[in-house]
Amino acid sequence: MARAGLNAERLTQAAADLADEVGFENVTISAVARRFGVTNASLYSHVKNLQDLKARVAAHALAELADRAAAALAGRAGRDALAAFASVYRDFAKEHPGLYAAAQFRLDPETAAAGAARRNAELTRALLHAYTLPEPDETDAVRLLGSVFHGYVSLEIAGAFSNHPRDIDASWSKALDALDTALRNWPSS
Amino acid sequence: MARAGLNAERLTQAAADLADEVGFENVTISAVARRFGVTNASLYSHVKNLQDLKARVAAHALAELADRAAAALAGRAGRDALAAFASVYRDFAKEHPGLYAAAQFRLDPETAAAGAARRNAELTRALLHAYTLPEPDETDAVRLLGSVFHGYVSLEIAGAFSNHPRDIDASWSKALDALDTALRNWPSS
DNA sequence: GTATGTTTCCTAGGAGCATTAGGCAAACAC
DNA sequence: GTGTTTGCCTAATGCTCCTAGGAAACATAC
Repeated sequence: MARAGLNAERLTQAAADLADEVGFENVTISAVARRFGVTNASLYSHVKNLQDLKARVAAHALAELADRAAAALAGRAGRDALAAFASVYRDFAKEHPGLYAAAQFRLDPETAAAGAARRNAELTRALLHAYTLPEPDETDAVRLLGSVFHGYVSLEIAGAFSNHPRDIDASWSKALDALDTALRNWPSS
Repeated sequence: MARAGLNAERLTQAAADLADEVGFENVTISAVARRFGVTNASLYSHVKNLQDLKARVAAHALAELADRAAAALAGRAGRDALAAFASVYRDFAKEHPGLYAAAQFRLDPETAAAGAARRNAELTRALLHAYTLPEPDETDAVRLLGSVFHGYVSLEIAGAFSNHPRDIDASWSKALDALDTALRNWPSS
């Protein structure tokens, strides 16, 4: 019988595609195996288990997100950089809803600290340099920005904004203006 | 054989307790049946299926959240009301992590619009009246506040803030100050 | 108090999921 | 061409949800 040519990367890629099609929570060993025309058991030569496969998808998503964010930030500062950075998150979530959900997958703390999650936090810090906040205020601002981006996108995807006619893009733009205002008039301790 | 005295409310309550103990995603028909010492099949006389049971837990969580928010808002305004409202969300999430996760459960649009999800949005509107924003800015602010509260709490629970020594409560307080600043200096269209 | 009807819970069974153990054959190294 | 490694298989276990149909407990009518 000809071999299917499986390996961890191909499985991760297939799982990532599947996540965007049917949702990250519906990524299963069975579904991925089906996609390659092999039995479930075959996957266990390449990934440890379902948890491991999902963690690989999560890492992939975080890396992609950080790459895009880094590219978007190049040559921009202030409100301009804020808008570009924010767009990366929101556009990524709309383009790849399954991968975005994967990025929220709980990784073990060391992995998260070492990997792309840290890169994302550092990019947010870089974005904030134009506002010249002293520590610990910069850290507070990093957390605020992360909260707004993640919160807005999550609620939008969950349909929480759909019961009102107000344009969602317009609210988003306004939220960025408000954030810019808050950062420029940052309350002192 | 003596009957166990099951009904939809008792099942929902047990499922809610279970959610806080093992996580909302681990709420299963089997686990709830086990808790009552009955077989899985017995539950189907009272709830349609697992989806239905989880939706009931979600509705319960949203109602509880709205009740607490309404109580917290009574007799307060401005930054004071903002802090009280925000505390309700964050404290609820810490006290009942499973229920908080349940509140994010995707309900069908009509149910969400009619029920407690709408009440929560209206309470946010009430909170904002002290800042006297014209429409559509008030709607934009409602969305921004919801994003910050939900985003911050989600990221905190996910451990996203744990790789830095900065006190998480202090950052939270600062975020509320920043929000208050943004609302008082709301960017005009 | 007995008969009738309804509700509650049961047994039994099908189908999908993750995972492990052990086997055979294809691909590779020499 | 032989031997070893690796990739994929069959088979099995145990968990999940859910349905069909039956029996026991309860409620009501007479």
